[in-house]
Amino acid sequence: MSAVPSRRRTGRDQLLAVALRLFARDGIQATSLQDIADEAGVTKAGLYYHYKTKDEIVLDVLRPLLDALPAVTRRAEAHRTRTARVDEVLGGLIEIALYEHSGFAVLMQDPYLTRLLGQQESMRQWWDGTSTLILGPDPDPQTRIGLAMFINGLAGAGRDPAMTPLDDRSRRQALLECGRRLLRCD
Amino acid sequence: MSAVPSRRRTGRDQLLAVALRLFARDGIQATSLQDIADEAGVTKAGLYYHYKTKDEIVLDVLRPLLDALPAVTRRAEAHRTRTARVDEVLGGLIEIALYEHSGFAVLMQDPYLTRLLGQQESMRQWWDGTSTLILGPDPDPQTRIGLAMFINGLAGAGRDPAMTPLDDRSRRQALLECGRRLLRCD
DNA sequence: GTCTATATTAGGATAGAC
DNA sequence: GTCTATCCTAATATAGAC
Repeated sequence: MSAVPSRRRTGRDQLLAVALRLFARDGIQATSLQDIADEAGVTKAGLYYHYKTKDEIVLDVLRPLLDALPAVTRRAEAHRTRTARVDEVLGGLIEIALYEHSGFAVLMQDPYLTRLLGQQESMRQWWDGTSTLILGPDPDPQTRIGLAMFINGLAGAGRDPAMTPLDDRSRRQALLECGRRLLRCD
Repeated sequence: MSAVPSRRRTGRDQLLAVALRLFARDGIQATSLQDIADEAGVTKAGLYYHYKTKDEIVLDVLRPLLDALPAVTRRAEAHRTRTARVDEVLGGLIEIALYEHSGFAVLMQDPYLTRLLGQQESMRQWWDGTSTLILGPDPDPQTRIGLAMFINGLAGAGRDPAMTPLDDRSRRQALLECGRRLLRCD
């Protein structure tokens, strides 16, 4: 294991943080390499030392998210009861939506990314598997739609003004309650 | 009242239909005037006879939506009981999400539009008023977040595969049920 | 690892013919 | 009302110096 001295925000790490902020604020397509370079205090050419293309930056920015989602599902698969699996998935998704909410919103909603990932179908497959895991093989439409509303609403609800007065624990609790109501697990 | 002979898809109407489809599929920013012109079978310059700028096209595409949302709120204001107002708002939003779901998704989620409208704050004001109308002046956080999840989830749920097997009436019913659960009106 | 300078392409927008 | 031709700008990307 190599040493990680002082965890300085340098090189790629800093670029990724800047890029994510701009992607979340303006959308990926509207964020130019110039914008990222300016904000990071380097030149456009400087970016190309680290990344060959813009898409490479985009995918690297969202790498933590793209890894975290399947991890949630794997943890849920370990449970034996449906209730436990549902709680694991809802809790895991909420955790991600709250703590990486910029990335989660980009991942769920940005049209640029939808196209980029759509080519590899990985997201859709993950979601199919996860849905089946918590809904069962032949779910009733109402519950399926409730789940769709939850996952789609999570990104938006996570950054809603209604969240501001709440502390972390209350936020998790409120979102979990939404999920349970939609899935009729209350 | 002028005659509307044969309702031909011509001129602006056809351009708007094409533009909306591309905006919904690829995002506004990723849709160039060239793309719209190609798909509509005209040249880029042809677009400029009808519209001076791209933003003008964008706003005209979404005009029906931007008019429909305040109309829902006005109808809801006419009711005296909270329950009736909630049903009017939920029903109205669902109607829009189902029958203009491309436009609704663009309106709710496209970063380009968020910026364009953000400058005039009109959407935020409409939503503030509508929230207050159905939640009351001092709502509890859980219900506020439930409403946020509903409005944000509606766009995504409206085009989810889970909708496919259902007819129109069942779709409306399922989405209404989601809203009622989130707002605890069941 | 970051810079200056530049190639190349695409996008928004305009002028003026038909 | 639509076309051809063109302008200008900005965006992705590369070459090569420091």
